[in-house]
Amino acid sequence: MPTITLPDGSCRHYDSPPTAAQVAADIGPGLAKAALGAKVDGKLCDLSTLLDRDCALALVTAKSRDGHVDADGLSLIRHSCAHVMAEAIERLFPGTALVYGPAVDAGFYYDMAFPQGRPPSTEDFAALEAEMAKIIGENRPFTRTDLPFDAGIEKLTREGNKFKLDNAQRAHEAGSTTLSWYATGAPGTNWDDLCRGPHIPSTGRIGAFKITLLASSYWKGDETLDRLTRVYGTAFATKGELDAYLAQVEEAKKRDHRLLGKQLRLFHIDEMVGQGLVLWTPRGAVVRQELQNFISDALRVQGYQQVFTPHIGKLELYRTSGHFPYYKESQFPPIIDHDQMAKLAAEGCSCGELANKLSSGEVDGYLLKPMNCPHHIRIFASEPHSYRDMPVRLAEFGTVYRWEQSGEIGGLTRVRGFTQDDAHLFVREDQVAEELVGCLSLVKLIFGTLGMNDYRVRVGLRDPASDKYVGDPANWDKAEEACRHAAQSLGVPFTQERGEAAFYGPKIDFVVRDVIGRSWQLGTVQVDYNLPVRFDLSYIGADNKQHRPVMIHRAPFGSMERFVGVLIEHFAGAFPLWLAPEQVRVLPISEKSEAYAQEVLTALRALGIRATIDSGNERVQARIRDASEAKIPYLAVVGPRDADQRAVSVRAFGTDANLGELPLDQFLAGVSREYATRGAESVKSKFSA
RNA sequence: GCCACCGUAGCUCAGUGGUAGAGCACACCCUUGGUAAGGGUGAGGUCGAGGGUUCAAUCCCCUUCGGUGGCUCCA
Repeated sequence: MPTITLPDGSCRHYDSPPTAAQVAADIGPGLAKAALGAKVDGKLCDLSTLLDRDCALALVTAKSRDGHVDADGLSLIRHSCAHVMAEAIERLFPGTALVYGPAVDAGFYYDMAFPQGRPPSTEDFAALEAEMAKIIGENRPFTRTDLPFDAGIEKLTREGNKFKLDNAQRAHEAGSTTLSWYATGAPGTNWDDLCRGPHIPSTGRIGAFKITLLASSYWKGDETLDRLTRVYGTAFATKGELDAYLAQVEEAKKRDHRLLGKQLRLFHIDEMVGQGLVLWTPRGAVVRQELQNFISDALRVQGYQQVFTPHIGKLELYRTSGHFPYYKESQFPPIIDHDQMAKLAAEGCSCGELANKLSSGEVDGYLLKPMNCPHHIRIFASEPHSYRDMPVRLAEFGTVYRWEQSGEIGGLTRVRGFTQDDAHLFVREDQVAEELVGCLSLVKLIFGTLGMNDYRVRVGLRDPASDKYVGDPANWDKAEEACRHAAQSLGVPFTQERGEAAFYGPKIDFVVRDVIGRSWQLGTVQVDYNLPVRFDLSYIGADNKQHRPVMIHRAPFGSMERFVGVLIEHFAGAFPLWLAPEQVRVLPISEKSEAYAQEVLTALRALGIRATIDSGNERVQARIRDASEAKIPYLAVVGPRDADQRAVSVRAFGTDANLGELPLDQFLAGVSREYATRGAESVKSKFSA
């Protein structure tokens, strides 16, 4: 006699166990029609699930009651669509071995192997989609069959798919005693797939879908195992939602920093210079410089000291820090001096021998620095420190080089040479908590000023199972606790992730997404009890004894390259005045106003405004269009009328028409003020008054 | 690093086994125009690089460099 409790708190009593679908039908025909699945005591399952005991039931539809897309409903549709796609592919590509096909954030994918023939190509998408449309048109029910484990294994062995067999074994190890299949249609007759489910009631409930891209993957994500073909697709409850999604993807592509970087001439990556090595062109350099000035101002307030260090250092430095042994393969190879090179050549030393000699320390060389900390540590160690001087905060826009895998490099977000807005704080143990908070406040200042609210905070902890971490576990525990505590004090939600720590200490990362949905770590704050030990750092305490400082590594932007890349996308290339490479463009109506326009230009430049003049041959409309495409914040249009009144006609980026005329003095003061306040006060406000 | 796709003018892209085209940008001329493209003329390419097949390769094949997407990695 199950009692079913619904989300509104009401209860329904049944004499015999109903299915979730029956309960839906009892509530109303509309719900029965709309239901895609059910949540029983919070667990997502099929609509056909028998409710044989008291439970809480929520019916899942494509749209939740507030009219928004329901994440569970969407995920059911997508996972089901993955099955439909797999069936279509198996039909058109016999011999396909299916592996794993889940729903993901933006849709779904199916991993598969093609041991006997060619895998599908993008040219097959249309045919596959047509096949899928057929299956959906037939509106076949998703039917679940459970087999005892042994019988299931027998079926899989017959089918000869080692991947599915492995999936089944792992399900068994995870505790399931049965294996389930979902057929699209009648079991035994129609196509089926080993699958845990759940699924939507029938294929016809997939409102709209599209195969989006072809990629590859590794079995179980392990590069030593089989290489699989991954077909991505997406699905929605309605065609309208699919179209809106596709339009949004197209729109997002226009914000891509690689595209905008080219269009707006912000940076250049030259194959002759090297993969992943960024050339900052004059316009991009302005953006970077403004950001550096911004953070430098904040650092002075917080008592940081600026230092400069070279781009290379001796290998021994990095042996001591641990960078060279632990991360050898992700650094540029060492540099050897002439004398050593000549000596090794005379000895007939092979490359393999050289690598060994470099590792062992028998031969020393130089390394392009992978991190700034060892240099800063040597600055700290270069003089004695009293507990009264602590904390010592050394800051540098330090450029580092890392050998990123070639397939990962792209744009500004993943590069081989980048500049961190780095600093290292040497603090007393009792100062750790307060200094961490200070570091986090810098990150908050940056994100706040730039209006970047869409970030997540991740506390990266060590993975106890891994051997890549150095140092005393007790210190790790202390450091991890300090990070958790600091993250809590930030007052925003954060996640704790094992295995995300740096090799020398735990960290707090700020992660944002780019326009194609990839996540990037920007700002980072890391606690480190280890490097002070490795470098035997000390300060003199009040007790006149030597004490070990704790280090905090922090880079609120992360890297200037990656940050600017993300920032370009954040603003869609339309930087606020203080960051804009070109802040004001003066636009004389005709040659008659040229003299006055020059006067305006001179006045702007005298105030330190990055202003230009466009006295080109084109008509005003064309030149306004050019300025608009260059995303210049303000356009000062001047004609005879303005000259007479010593005014300018102001047009702001993003507004459809001109704001109107403003006396030149007011415009100059307004632009100056907007620049100085980094946008807190704007020229536009002069018009609304 | 792995898999797939791509590489033609500064940019965006057509195109062909018989050594190339458009639009924008650029230069010059005409136009002096009040808020998102005025008109004309011209210049600009070893068709990413190297090798092979062929009477002939930008096109077909191989190698290599670079780009894009995904996987793996990311101190």
